[in-house]
Amino acid sequence: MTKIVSLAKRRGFIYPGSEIYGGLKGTWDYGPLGSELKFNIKQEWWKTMVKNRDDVVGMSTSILMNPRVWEASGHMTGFNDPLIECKTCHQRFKADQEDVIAEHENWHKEKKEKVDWTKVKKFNLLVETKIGVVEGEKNTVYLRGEITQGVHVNFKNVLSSSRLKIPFGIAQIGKAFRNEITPGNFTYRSIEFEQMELQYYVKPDKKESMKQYEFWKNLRMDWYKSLGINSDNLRFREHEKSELAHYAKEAWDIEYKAPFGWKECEGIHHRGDWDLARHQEFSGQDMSYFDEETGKKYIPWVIETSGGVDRAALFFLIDAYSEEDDRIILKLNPKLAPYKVAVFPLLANKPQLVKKAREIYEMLKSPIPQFPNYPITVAWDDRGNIGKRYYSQDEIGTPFCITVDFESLEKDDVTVRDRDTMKQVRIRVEKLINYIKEKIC
RNA sequence: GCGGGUAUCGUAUAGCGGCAUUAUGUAUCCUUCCCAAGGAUAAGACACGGGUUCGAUUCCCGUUACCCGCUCCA
Repeated sequence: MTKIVSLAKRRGFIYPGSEIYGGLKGTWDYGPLGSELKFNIKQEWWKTMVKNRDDVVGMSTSILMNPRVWEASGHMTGFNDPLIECKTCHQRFKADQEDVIAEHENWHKEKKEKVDWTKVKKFNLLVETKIGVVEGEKNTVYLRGEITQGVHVNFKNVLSSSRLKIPFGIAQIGKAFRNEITPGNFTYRSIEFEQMELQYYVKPDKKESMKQYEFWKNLRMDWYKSLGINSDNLRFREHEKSELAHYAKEAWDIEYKAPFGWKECEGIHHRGDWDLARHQEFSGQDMSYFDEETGKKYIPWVIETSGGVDRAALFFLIDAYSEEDDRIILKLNPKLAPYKVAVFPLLANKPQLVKKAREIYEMLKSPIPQFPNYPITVAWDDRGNIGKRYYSQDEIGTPFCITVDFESLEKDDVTVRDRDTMKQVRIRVEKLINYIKEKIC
């Protein structure tokens, strides 16, 4: 883990937040390569979940929302009161309800168990801020603790501005904030983090909803595997009934085997009608769906897939990290790699090599419609010797290195060196774009 | 939230109550016909704030951040 943190900073993936001022707990900044990695992850997610589907649309909603949203969602109630917690059975009680607490103590004493309480704490994990310009007249609002609610409150807007019919989904990627009690494990748990979520609305029917639930659960697992995470390092874990969140009927986590243990990277939740029903109750607005087939109105149920972008980035990095002899290699899937290719002249002091290499660099960097996400990211390097440059690109996960040598000048070709096998093939320049395209798509 | 630990160039490290090591990386140049070759030059650090002291990167206190346990985690 230390090696990952050190590499992340040395090569420009992830830096500590506000470092020159001594940092800020639980915040991290993504550097040139880290921001590319994150962007690629989000792009792959969006492709899989939105662009490739007819039944899912995207949204981008506000971080700041009317505070009543959080009352409806259940994030406020129960968490603003001073609470104490029983260390033996982890139940929480309102600190001012002395009779209930005494009763609980007796219950343990009868079982001859020890009774111990935590200090009185306020458990509000929402991050507070204030809006308004006049001091003393500012309103407290909360940075969203989950991005889900932005979608649910717009359920009717999406219905009336699109032609979607149930079942359909709304996807969103965005920042969320939580006053975590214990941030830690590098970027794994942060105060500020990015989520990528799908809310999939289905008929309020047990059989139908469970069918959808299984579908999305498996699709999400496949997504991580298809982008190169080793299957041995992934597993499903079902939540115990006692740990189910207030909104959930059923919940499974996709977990990754990190150096610090099996950790959640994505949750798939059956939210039932919790969100829409609560928003209907709290807002007084009709949140139901009119089903034209049956002529009936109902509040749909929701299947949610909720993943962390930062967690995905961290786990992709950890899983890709490998050492072979003196080489450090990030075996990132080419779709996620910050740079897709690097271009070198074999020798930096031979102008004709540099010139040709530069031409190929410019060619690959220019907008080429054959590339799926054009223009692609291309690195240039003419420092030191060729071996150093290969090693340097291995360390940041660049899948292909293109070298222009003296033969290239005569035959109009280049060598393409594969990151994982270190093998080289000679490719004619006219065929280079198609060759690269096949490898990185 | 509790306990323990750590903090020196970008990274990894040495060290001392009195000019702060080494390697690597970076920049510029020379050299080099494919896997961290070699040479030259340059820039670059004692986390922050107090205290003790003639003098503190070093000793003490506090803060901050990170790491390891426990705890917590919608």
